[in-house]
Amino acid sequence: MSDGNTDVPRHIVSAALGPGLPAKVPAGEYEDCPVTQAVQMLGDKWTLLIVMMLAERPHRYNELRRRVEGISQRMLTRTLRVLEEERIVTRTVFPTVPPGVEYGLSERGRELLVPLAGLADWVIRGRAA
Amino acid sequence: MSDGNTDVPRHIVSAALGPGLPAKVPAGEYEDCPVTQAVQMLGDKWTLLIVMMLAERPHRYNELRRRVEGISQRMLTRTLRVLEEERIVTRTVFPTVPPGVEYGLSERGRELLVPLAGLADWVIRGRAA
DNA sequence: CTGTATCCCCGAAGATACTG
DNA sequence: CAGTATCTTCGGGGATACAG
Repeated sequence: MSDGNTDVPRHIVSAALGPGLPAKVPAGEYEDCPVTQAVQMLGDKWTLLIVMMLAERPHRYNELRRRVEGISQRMLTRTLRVLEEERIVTRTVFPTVPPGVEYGLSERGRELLVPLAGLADWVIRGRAA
Repeated sequence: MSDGNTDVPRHIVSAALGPGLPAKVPAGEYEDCPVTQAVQMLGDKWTLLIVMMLAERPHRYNELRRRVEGISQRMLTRTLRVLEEERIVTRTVFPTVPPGVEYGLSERGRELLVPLAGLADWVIRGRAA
């Protein structure tokens, strides 16, 4: 691993990297684990797909809406907001009229593609059975 | 990536590795993407925690039940069954009386820890803000 | 000890209508 | 165009009882 255990408390990741989990895992502590939060964010219904589309190129709001078949306006907005809060996507407003909004991957978002590709690799290797 | 695009159809991963997604993503095709399925499996309420516990050492059924605070019998069994079907965990029955069952990570399961550690690394780097 | 079977609840996600 | 507001629906997950 790049730089040994930073101060990530007693989180899930510790089992993969270091000493381990407590004898009894309090529900709250587990839910606070940032790795848990990451996979749960990526594991919801639309997040990964949207990240991958933005990995291709930036998209306008309605462009995403048309391309992601079946997503509701509500969920598209909500998903983008979460990704924005996590600093994975950037939101750029063009002060035209009517206004245009472009979503794209941030640097942190592009870095996310690396572990994601690692996961994809694991999936592909697993297909051999 | 290790060996170029295998025959993974037009799946999500393609955006990270190669040419890209269709102009309009049919909902069904997206749900069939194995990477999507992987993150969605890991992103449910208990899976990651259980994988991490089994990464430490094998556990008996009730041992897990006690250690994973708040999990219901139903969900523990269900989670383990899915992981077993995915060949991530192994299930070993000891024909004692009463019977004992031990769960552990398979080879494929241990390989999963690598991309997971990569994800953890990304999370840790992201804390710098 | 290691489960399966039922029933129930609540929150995530969809549908629809409206707005700057 | 890019959203917000409200209502509804659906299924993931909890509780409980029972079984091999």
